[in-house]
Amino acid sequence: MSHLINISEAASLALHGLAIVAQNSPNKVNVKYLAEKLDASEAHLAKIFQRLNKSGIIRSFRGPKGGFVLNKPAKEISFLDIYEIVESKIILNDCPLHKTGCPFENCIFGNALKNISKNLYESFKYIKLSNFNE
Amino acid sequence: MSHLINISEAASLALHGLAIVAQNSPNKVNVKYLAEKLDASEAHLAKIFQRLNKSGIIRSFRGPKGGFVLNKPAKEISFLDIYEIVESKIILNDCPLHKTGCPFENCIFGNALKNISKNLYESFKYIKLSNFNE
DNA sequence: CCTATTTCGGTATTTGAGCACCAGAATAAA
DNA sequence: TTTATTCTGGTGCTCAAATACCGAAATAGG
Repeated sequence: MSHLINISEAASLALHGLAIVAQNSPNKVNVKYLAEKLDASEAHLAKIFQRLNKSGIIRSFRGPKGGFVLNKPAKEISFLDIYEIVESKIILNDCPLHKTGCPFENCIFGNALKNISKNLYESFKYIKLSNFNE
Repeated sequence: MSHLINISEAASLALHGLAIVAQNSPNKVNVKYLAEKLDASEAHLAKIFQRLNKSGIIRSFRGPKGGFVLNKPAKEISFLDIYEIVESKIILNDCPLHKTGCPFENCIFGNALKNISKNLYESFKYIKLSNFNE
């Protein structure tokens, strides 16, 4: 039982959480609220938002009435940006045996995987936080 | 550090291993030979080929001069077939929060993920064992 | 038969991601 | 200045997937 595309729950929570932050702009949104809305663990969300904060995509405020706000317009934040922050670095797929040494001169994968994952990469660029309306 | 597309080393070894089997047809190919060619663990390859055998895609022969042969033409074996055997079942990606409950009526993902992974699925169908030439 | 070879299949181990916990630091409000 | 609230960041746990191990079963060849 496997998904074709690698999207961790963390990446998904980051995206949805940020969508909520965008929605509530310019008010701050705190982890507790996000956890309720997303039916997720506070601890886990807190960790994810720490990373997002460090990346500069959001700003954080401690203390009572604290929380998070976007640090740039929602139109300028893509799923690719978020994905890259949460999953550290994106690698376009190639023949998975290339490191250990694919035995074939003309690998059966050809450029198929590279092309496909390049498409995927471009698609992720087009999903923006501002796509969301409710 | 994350790959966009989920391809385990097992799936990759299965594909490359089968390509070697196809190449040597109609002779049998054993695990030891495959392990050398692919610079991989015998134990791991053995397990993978057990699964492939059970699925009917190959036939196995025990004992001296034993090994594996394809059980159908290379043209009729796609990467999708192999992937599904090794990874058990493919799930097309959708909003990863749909199970626990995406909070948005119009999910930010829309049908994007579903469409993208459907494309991926179709692409995997077109990579056949017979694509390989050397 | 007997032996060497090879797959079979159950089980054990490893590893890494996902997730949780908790004490500490910052800050708003009274 | 005190208290309650909220993020911070280090560490520790958990669990499933990936991988390894090993004795058993099959069989080809002599």
